[in-house]
Formats: sequence, structure tokens, C-alpha cells
Amino acid sequence: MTVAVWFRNDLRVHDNPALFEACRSTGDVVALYLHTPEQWRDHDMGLNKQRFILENVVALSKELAKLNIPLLAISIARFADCARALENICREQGITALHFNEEYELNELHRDTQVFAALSRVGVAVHRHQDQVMLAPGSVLTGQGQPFRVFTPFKRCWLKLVQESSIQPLPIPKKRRAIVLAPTAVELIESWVPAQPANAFWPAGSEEALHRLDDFVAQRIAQYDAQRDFPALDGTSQLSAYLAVGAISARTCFHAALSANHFEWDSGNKGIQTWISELIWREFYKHLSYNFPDVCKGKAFQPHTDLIPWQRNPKLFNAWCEGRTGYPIVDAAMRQLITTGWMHNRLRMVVAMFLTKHLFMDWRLGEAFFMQHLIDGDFSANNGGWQWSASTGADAAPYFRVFNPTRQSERFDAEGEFIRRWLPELSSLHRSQIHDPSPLERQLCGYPAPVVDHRTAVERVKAEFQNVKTSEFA
DNA sequence: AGGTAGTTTGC
DNA sequence: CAAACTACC
Repeated sequence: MTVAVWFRNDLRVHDNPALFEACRSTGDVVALYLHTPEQWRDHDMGLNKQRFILENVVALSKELAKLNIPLLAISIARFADCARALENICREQGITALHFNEEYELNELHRDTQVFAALSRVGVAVHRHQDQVMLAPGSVLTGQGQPFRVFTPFKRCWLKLVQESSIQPLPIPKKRRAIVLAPTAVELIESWVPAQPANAFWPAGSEEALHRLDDFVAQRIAQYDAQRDFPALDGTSQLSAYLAVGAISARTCFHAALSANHFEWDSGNKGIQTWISELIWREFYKHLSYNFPDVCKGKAFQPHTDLIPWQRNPKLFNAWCEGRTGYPIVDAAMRQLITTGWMHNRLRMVVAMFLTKHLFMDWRLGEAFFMQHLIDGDFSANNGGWQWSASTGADAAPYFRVFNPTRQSERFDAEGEFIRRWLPELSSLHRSQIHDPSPLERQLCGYPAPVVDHRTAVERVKAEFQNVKTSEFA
């Protein structure tokens, strides 16, 4: 008897429910990976993340080899091909049961429904496990049995349920007896990696992820609340990419944070509590994708905001993409994204608000651009963040809350350190000038004038929102 | 997870 | 007259 584990966004051997359960079997265990480059393209997945995933698959195959579990990897085109491919592999390898961890976005759910139906039809037992979130979507509900639309009550309920259920990460399964089946050559997987310079900021593998978590919890988490908003500092965990591909689980992160907080939930260290809150935002957005699948179809969470005549002016959009808006903090952030595949969270909010509320451009353009560049691109978190910024989402920023990029810059990069790092043309400017250089200084530095006037832009976007405002009497 | 204009307070 | 507070967007 052979049992298979299909790996997707859970590229690790520790705390992996599907792997752990498969390994309770006495038969042989094999691991499967399906590469779906065309689907990735449809999802706007950038080369940074494609590379990172495949490097993590390679790292995973080595971890699995230590357990005597061969990894079979094949390249197909898209999710629609998964059922057929798995059916073939199961037949060829005599696989009688398939385990995998659930994913909650619409296309992924659809894929998994097809797989379940196809394999059940040919007599393969399909076992789905909960992994991506600590509490399954559908299990965190209001008193009315409805999904939450507001974060704070969601968080309160989530913490209560988690306390009752105690989140305990699973161990690495025991080494198994050697089996005959040879794994897919690492060279084949490596041949799928896009030809692009290696990303030195993000070494692949669970080992690195766990090391980062240890380091963060030991050194920086206690100051997280005080430091996380300053992009020039290294105040965040830098774990997002590993969470996005599942090189580490949210459970492991949560458990480490809680343990550092002496298992206190609503008390103890403020930095730890704030970081845990961020893990809960991640849960909140995954639950939203599942409970409100319209957001997976490009729709705004608040339907009336889809009446807003967002612009798609390519000239302005390109200025934003390339970091030439004439707002130093925005341009520095965009260059960090393009260069490293990552952007500081505070700046994600700043540039997203700028694109939507100053340039009045469709938030979907920004959402797609982020996915094309982010190494940690995650549909739910990215869509949630964009809709928060655009004021179209669940528990979003109110439409009249518009970050003033210059004010944000003064508050969170007071010395201009971050700006100087990414905009060398402004590096000689004094802190009093760097956030909004005078016309003369811009000319001397070869730095563009602002593409829009702050005041004018804010007036406009507020008026547009008021135009589509739902009547209280409707 | 805000900004801003206008007003009041407090030295 | 600047910080603090308030109302509104």
C-alpha cells in the first residue's frame, strides 16, 4: 500500500498535518508536487515568487529524502490539469490514499473539488487537512452564525476559540524504511526556476525560516510594536515569504510568540501581542476569501465602491510602478519592491493609498503589480491589503482617511534614512528637505516634480466616493 | 492602520 | 501663541 502527500503551499516537513497523517500509515509514503506555470501566470505570480517556491521545493525534497520519502515532481499547465495528473500518478504508483492541506481561495478550492471527485471515482481515498490557518474558515462566526466583517470582533472571537483548542505544532515524522521508488531529480525542478539572479535576501528552506523565527523572537519581537512602522529599521519578522509558501506554518509562529509571552494571550509583552495580531490579520483575510468568494473574482468587498470610476492611465501608472511620482517616500518604496521583491508593510499602505487616492487608479492594477513583484505574494493578504487601502474592503480604512505621503514620510522616516538608501539622487538632501524637496532642489538632483498635488487629489477622491455613497434610506 | 481646519486651553 | 482638543471628511 502506498500513501501520497500532495504538497502545495506547505513546503515543509515539520508541523505539516497532511504529511504527519500520511506517515501514520504503515505503507510506503511518497510526496508529490505539481508545477503549474500557466496558472501562476494567470495569478500574476512574479518571477521572484516562482523562483522562491521552486527553490523551496528543492529544499523540501532534501528534507523528505532524510525521511526516506521520495518526491515526485511533474510540470503541467494549470489547476484544471491537476486531477488528471494525480489520477495518472496514483495509477502508475499504486497509490491508494492521497493527503493534502486545504487552501481557501476560489481557484484552489475548485481545483481541490475536482481532485477529490476524480480520485474518489477511481477508488483513491482523499484526505484533506487544515493547515493554512489556525482556525478553519467557517469555525469563527458571530453570535448570529455569520462570518465576521470587522477585524476586532473577529480577533476577540478567534483568541477565545484558540485558547479553547490549544494550538500545538506537529513534529517531523519519523524516518521510514527505504523504498524502491527514485525521487524526481533535483535538476529537473531546478530547470523550472526562472532565469533570474538569485535573491540573496531570501534563502529558501524551512531551516532558514525557523532560524529567522528564533532570531526574531529572541531579539526583536519585544520591540515589534515600537519599531515595526519604521522602514529604515529591521523591526519586522521578515517571515512573510516563508509563510506564503508554507516553509513555516502560522501555528509554529504563533506558538513561538505565545511561548515567549509565557502563554499569556491578552497581557504580557506589547510587541508580542502586536505581532500575534498581525498573524490574526492573516487569518482574517484568508477567512474573508473563503466566506466572500466574490473578492476572488476581482470584485470589491463593498459592492457600491465598484461604481467608482477608477482610472487606468498608463502614464501615471508607470510613474508609480517605476518610482517616479515625485513623492520621495513613495518612490523609495517602489524601488525597494522592484529591487528586492519585498516592501515594508507601512510603505505598502502608503503606496497603495497613493495609487488609489492620489492617482485615483484602480486598486486592481496595484494588486496585480504587487503580485508580479512580491516574493511573499499571497492572494488573500494582498487583496485584503489593497481593498483596505482603497476603502473598498471589509473593515477598510474609511474613504476619507487618506495618508498624506509627506506626513507619513516625516513620521516614519524622520531622518530620511530609508529614502536615501533607495533614492541615491536625493542622498545629499537635509532631513528638513528630503521629504518634499523644493523645485530648485528637485532640478539640481534630477528628481521629478510631484505628479499630482496632494490637496487636489484628496478633494477629488473624496468627492468620487461621495458620489457612489449608499443612501441611508435605500 | 489619519489628516486637517477650526477652536479651546494653558502658559 | 503653541499645544491640545474637536468635528468633520
